[in-house]
Amino acid sequence: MNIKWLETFVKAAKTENFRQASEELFLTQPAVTKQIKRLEQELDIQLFKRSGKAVKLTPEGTAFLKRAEKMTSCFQENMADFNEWRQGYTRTLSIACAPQIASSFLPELLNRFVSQFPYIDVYIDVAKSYEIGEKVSAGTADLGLARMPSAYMNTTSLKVNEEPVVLLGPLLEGADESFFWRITGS
Amino acid sequence: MNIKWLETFVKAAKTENFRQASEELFLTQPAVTKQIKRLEQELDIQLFKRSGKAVKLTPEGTAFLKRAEKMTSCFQENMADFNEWRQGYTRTLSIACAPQIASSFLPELLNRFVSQFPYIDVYIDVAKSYEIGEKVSAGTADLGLARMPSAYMNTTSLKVNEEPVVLLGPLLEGADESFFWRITGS
DNA sequence: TAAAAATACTCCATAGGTATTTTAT
DNA sequence: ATAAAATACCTATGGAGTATTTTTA
Repeated sequence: MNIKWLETFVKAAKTENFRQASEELFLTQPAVTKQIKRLEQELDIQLFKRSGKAVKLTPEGTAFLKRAEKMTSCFQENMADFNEWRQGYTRTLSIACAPQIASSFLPELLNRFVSQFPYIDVYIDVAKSYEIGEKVSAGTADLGLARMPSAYMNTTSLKVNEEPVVLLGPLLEGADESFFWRITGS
Repeated sequence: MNIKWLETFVKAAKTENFRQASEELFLTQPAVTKQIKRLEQELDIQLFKRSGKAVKLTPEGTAFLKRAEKMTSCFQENMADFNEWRQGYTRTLSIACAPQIASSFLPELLNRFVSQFPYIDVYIDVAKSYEIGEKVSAGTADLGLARMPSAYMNTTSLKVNEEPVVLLGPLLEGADESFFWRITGS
């Protein structure tokens, strides 16, 4: 049983005119005739009374029309509902990201994100640090990743990572953290 | 869009096993595979995640399952409802009829009836006059046609016709109704 | 005679099957 | 090695089209 048969039947039943129905359904008249026939043989019932030129709903056809309308509208509603859900679901997330972060912290973050939300497309916009806050503020980016909080009032900043900074120097015996404090003088 | 695709999808989604679904649907496994594929391409969405041997609903598939269940059950309910209506609608009417009536009054009555109710099958049971009331009383016949009211308490009698009775005699000049009254003496 | 439905036919897509291959357990 | 899904291939049917015929208002 094909949904299209039911839709064709509903249209044909309401107009009681196959040619007109065919036009409204963007089909040819023989196509409508055949769909109705198939429906009739699948239901093993006569839906229309044919008298050569004219076509008229039988009592069974009238009774079936009620149900067919319910079925088609149920189908259409659920499909529309699903498509709506789908639009909200598969969306994209755009992240404005400073170059340093894009090449250090971001890859691992992205990795975790896509494995947790595999159906969200992520777009990365590598931008200059001072543009990040601007883009988020303007809505050009959904999120930003920078090394400093945003100055824009309509944005929120949150510390998500802290990176170690290491001192590199020549090989010295006995060098430890206290040595660092001594040489930096703080 | 075919209803069967949806029914197949629902079954496959619930089992997450195409082979098992195919058995429960009295189909082969490749048939299930193809129906799902058709559905996927018509929806332009991936309903199952295939990993060689196993098959698993995607989040979209899960979301669609809810709607597909509504659609299939809506369809099945309406079809069942229609079939129920149909059984009650196309029923038979049995008439127990006395022989004289069957050959005089009945044909014209029947003619009018079938043109007004073309979807009711009428069965005629030609019976002896004294059996008519009995049959209606017993429920063997829905209606009876006889020349006299029924004596049964659980039946109702109604005069539906009156037939003229004509006097036949040799050709006489000036014979009219007054002549009838004179010769019968009443 | 005009208008609508039905029919004949052709073409390609589809639905289902069987047999086989691929893949992950 | 097994079991499940996918694929290849084949056949019959379906569905849509164009062209034509039938029918009745």
